Amino acid sequence: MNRQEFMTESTPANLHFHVVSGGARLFKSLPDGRRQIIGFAHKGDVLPAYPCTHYHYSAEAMHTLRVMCVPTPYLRHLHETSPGACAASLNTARQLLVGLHNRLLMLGRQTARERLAAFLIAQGTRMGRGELWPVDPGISRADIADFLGLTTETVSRLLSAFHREKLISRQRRSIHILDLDRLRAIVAHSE
Amino acid sequence: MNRQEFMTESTPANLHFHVVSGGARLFKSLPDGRRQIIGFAHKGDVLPAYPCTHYHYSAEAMHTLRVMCVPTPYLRHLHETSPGACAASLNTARQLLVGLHNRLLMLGRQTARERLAAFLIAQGTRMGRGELWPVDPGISRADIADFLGLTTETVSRLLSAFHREKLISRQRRSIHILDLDRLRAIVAHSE
DNA sequence: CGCAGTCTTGAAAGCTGTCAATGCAAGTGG
DNA sequence: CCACTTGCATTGACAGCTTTCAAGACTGCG
Repeated sequence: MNRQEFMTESTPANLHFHVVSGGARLFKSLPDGRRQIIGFAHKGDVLPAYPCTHYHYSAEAMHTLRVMCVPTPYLRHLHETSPGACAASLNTARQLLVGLHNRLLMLGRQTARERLAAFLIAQGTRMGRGELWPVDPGISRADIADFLGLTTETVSRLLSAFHREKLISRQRRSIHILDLDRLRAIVAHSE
Repeated sequence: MNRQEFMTESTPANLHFHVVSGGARLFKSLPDGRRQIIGFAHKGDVLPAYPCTHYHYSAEAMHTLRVMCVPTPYLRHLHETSPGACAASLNTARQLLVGLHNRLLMLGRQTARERLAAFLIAQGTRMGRGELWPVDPGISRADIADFLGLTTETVSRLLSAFHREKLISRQRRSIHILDLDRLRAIVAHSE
């Protein structure tokens, strides 16, 4: 079920999806094929919702993926009757807003080098205190590029540069952070 | 009160703001001064909210501005007790999400020409059926640039190009759309 | 082993940014 | 009323970052 698109832009939004296991890419595309990845969804995530009758982005499975479908009317009913459920949804929506604001700054004002460093940090430190995780090998260069608004070539070149500078190590497709502090410095004041 | 910053990034978020009249710029900045405008807030808007204890962006008055301040705890209480109020907030949050998704695509994948055309269309057709409005003269070239992730020089050059191509007219600082269809074509498939 | 897809690397082109000068309009003070 | 200042906007020349185009290299797999 790799690469299977289960949710398409400008299609009637009858269902909400909860990710039960696996991962999904959320993206928007331009008519000529240029693609921007909005975000990734992992186990436990609810795909960010849409106020209107149509989806506003597409989603496809990354490798394996199991989702739970919730009819939109049911969710709406739940929100209108249970303040707790609605408040919870509002909270996740707000967290998404904060993340998107940061990405706006990143895409609009940071260099390729800064963006990639920020991405590696985000991937490497996700849901861990000081733990350093490798970047999910299911995420291809093309995914990174489409997430950061770059080309795969630029991503590849920068990864090679980071490797030369001993900031990261690469084995197979997975990337490990070697020097978190220096990566942080790159993001902060464009080393 | 022009340019007065009434809300600052990483400051304790004790108050929510409703815009009563006038306009505000919402933005984030990098330590070296690079700035990205998140959006503009006009009469009736509520400044997009923050799930944590700190604001995640700054806001400043554009010309004149009157805001109504609502204590955060009060709003939280309201949301927890009134499903209607919470659902309304959730709905505006979702509309913001859709807008931000589109801007992600714009900043990550569209050219300067396409971004400016999209901006002019958005400004020129806001809250009107077929009505064409001039771009708010209170929005400077620097604002447009910081909104689109460009420089003022690029914005200026492109506006001149659009003017030469008879897509827009300029008088003082306000811009009028002359050929909406052709602008739309620029956005859609990169003319 | 060979194929297909992905990743890496190089050279060149292009778009946008940087630096710098000029123009333009409004406001200030003599 | 007229220099003079100040803040934007416009324009040009040039540099630089990223993309584009193209060729190999690597990996997984039948």
